[in-house]
Amino acid sequence: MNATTEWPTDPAEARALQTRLARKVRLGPAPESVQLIAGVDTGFADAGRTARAAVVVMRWPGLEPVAEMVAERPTPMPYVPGLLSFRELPAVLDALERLAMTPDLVLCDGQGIAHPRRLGIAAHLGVITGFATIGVGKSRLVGTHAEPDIGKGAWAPLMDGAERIGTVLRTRAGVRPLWVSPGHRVDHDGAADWVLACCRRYRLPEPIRAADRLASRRP
DNA sequence: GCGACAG
DNA sequence: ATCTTGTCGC
Repeated sequence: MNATTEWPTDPAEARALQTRLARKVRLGPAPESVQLIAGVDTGFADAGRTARAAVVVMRWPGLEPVAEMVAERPTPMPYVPGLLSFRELPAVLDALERLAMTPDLVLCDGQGIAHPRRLGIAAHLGVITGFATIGVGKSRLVGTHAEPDIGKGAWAPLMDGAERIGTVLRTRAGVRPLWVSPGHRVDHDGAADWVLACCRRYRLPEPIRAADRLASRRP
C-alpha cells in the first residue's frame, strides 16, 4: 500500500484493516545508527477536505534541517477518533516518497500503539513503509496514567489494563506532557529517549515542530 | 444508556 | 485540525 493505493472509506472496513495490520507491528530496539530523523505533521484546508502533509528531515545530533517536502491529497473520510491515519497517511506517504533520502527514524504527530487496536498513525505508517517510527501525541486517545512530576524528563507509563502502551513524558518543565508510544521497530524506552533527545527549548520535538510549521503555512 | 474521543 | 486579536498570567 502506497500513496496511490485505494484507501477504505467505510469506518468498519478501516477498523478491520487496522486489526489486521496491527499484527505486523514489531517492537524492538531503535535503529543502532541514526543519522537522519524525520518529523511528520499534517494540516487541513477546504473545510477539512484536503490534507497537507509536511515532512522535515534533520541530521542527528545537531538537528540541522537537511530536507523538507510537502504534499496535498484529498481526505478519504471525515475525522473519526481512532481512524486518523486514513485521513492523513495518503498525503504523508506522497511526501515521503518524493523525498530524495531515507530517514533512519520518523517522529509522527499522533499515537503509535497507544490506540484502541494498537495501530495509531505512527504504527500504521511504520508497518506500510518499514520505517522505524515513533508516535508523539499532544493529548490522550486511550490509556490511563499517573501525572508525571513537574520537571523535564519526568514520565509515567501509559497503561491499558495490564498492558503498557506508551509513556506520558514531560518534555519541558511545567507544561503539558506528551503521549509517546512506539510506532514500529522501536520499544518504549527508545521511543521516550528519542523524543526527549529531540526536544530543545520547546514541548514538541524539533522535527515535528518544523513539520508543523510547514504544514500549516499559508500557501 | 452515558461519556470519551489522536488530528 | 480549523475559524481568529487581543489579552490574561507568570
